[in-house]
Amino acid sequence: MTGVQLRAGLANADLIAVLVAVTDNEPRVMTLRAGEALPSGPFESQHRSLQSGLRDWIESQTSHPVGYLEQLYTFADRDREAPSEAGAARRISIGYLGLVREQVTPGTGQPQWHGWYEYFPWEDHRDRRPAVLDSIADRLDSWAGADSLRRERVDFLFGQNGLPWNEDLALQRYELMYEAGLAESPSRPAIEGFGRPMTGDHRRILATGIARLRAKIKYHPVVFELMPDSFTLLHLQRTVEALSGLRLHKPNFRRQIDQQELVEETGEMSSGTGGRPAKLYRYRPTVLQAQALAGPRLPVSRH
Amino acid sequence: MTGVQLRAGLANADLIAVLVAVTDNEPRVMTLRAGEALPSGPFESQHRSLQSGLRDWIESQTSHPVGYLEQLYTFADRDREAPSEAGAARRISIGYLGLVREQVTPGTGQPQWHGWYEYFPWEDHRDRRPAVLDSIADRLDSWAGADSLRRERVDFLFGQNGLPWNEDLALQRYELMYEAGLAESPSRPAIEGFGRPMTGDHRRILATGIARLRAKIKYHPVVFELMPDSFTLLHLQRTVEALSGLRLHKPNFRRQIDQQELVEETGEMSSGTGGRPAKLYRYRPTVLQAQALAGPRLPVSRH
DNA sequence: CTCCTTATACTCTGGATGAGTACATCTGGA
DNA sequence: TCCAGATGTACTCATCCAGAGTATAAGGAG
Repeated sequence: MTGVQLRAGLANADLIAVLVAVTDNEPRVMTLRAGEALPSGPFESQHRSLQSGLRDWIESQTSHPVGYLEQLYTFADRDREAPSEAGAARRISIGYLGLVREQVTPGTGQPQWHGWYEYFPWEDHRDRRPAVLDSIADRLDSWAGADSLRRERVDFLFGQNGLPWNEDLALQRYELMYEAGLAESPSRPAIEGFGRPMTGDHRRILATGIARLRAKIKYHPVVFELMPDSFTLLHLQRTVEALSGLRLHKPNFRRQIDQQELVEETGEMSSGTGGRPAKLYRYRPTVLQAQALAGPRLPVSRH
Repeated sequence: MTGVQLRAGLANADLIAVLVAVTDNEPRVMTLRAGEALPSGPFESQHRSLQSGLRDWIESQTSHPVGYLEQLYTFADRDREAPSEAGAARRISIGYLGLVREQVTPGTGQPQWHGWYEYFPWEDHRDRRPAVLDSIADRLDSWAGADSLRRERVDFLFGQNGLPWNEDLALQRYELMYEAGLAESPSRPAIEGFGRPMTGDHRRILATGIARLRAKIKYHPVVFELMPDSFTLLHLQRTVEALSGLRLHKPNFRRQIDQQELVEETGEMSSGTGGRPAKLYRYRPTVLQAQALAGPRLPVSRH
């Protein structure tokens, strides 16, 4: 790094966005090329920060303001694309995760929204344990063979052998599947039934976004960036469930929302889709809440 | 992003590392140029991934294996450096956080280790609330003026007005200070007493690393990457305290470590620096532990 | 009017956490 | 020799919160 060990290189960099919205209780991601690619492109050089440039661009595309935008990861591995001629520059992509408010599913506009469970069908545990998990487990089983380390990893990541399912491990699950040859790669075609493939490493980038968002909603009130101005508590719950791929315990969910004082009643009632009309709520943002909600997990000595 | 809205640009990219070790209960970071800069340099283009290239480089520099290495953030804002001539390429730096085992403080070798609280003296709350906080609070107070939003932010970030101190907010604190003109910038000199300055935005990058590490040790057993092979529980506690800048409650700290079954006795005892000799422990890594230790905070409905 | 669905308010229980106390075992100096 | 000081280690106790379950209210459809 002192200029001796590392050789200088000029890198080609671009931005790549995982844009998420939740419509009809389904988490969706913005795609191009018939769902094959995430939106991406080279730098916008006018803006001061990448973030603000990206924000502008998204707003022009979706006609909704971006509620939340965060940097995900910078992808720069050598084997991201199909092998190119020697001497080609390493391709760098700076990935961003963005949240936009609920959208009416557009007709045939260029940017299309696809349900993210099309790409990761094994991640949706809302109704039941997905059936795909059995065939995945089969394949991973033979991949692991007698290697106990591999078996342990599989059991842990996919909730086998009595271990619990952990929704946050979406990225690590995908990476394991990739390693085991169950996902498309420059040298491998996609396998039927194991989720819709994408170009290059876009599916990995999407998995990164999903995992990040699933982890995030536990500490930060970012879900509200996906909600309309007013909503019922069940609607909010369904949105969280959509993202996490899990079912939640209704009374406890309400209690939590209540305790955290994140929302307030608008005074109006929902027109009611089935049963008793529900109160409508709105988000009550605070400077404090915007940042930290996680309880301290260190045994801190107060005083 | 479709090539229309965004203009192509060729970016100059390099790596920048926040390398942390804890020696003598003091968290230290590797620096160059007499503590003025973090180690950084252009890409190593031989390796498959950035990570592995960086890992090799660090090991050659510190002669210790890197226990843990994670991507921090990609810094690409326009005003990172002193204003350069128009048309200059935007500078991209991919920041990494790395942990290396305890080091004997080297003599006058090129890479020097500096205690990170030299740069952020207000972050060390182990002995007492640092005195600098008062002068910082003064300055921020006049910066906030009558703006209640600003006041709220200051109170929240710096634990004023009865609000608790939150050690995880190190980055946000620095950013607020920067915004308020209390930290060096291309157009501003450093202020005496408010921490040792660094080149460019290196101090911000260091703050990013500190914040990330402080958050991380709560969920992941990464502290052990900073420990020698065998250690006493108090030594472990002191290390966590050094990183978090807080004092912990001894009995509860031990209980936690115990319950999580992260360590096992070596059978040996410490030679004892003061009182009764302590049992020595070693880290007991497991595939499972390596990843998730956080309790689920969503009200998940089991079954 | 009855059933079904959704909304909303409780209760109960166990475990984790914050906090404090008691006692053991070493070193070093009066 | 014995005490003071420091550290190590094992408890107890109270509180809070999260998981789980139950009960009741209020709408619509037939």
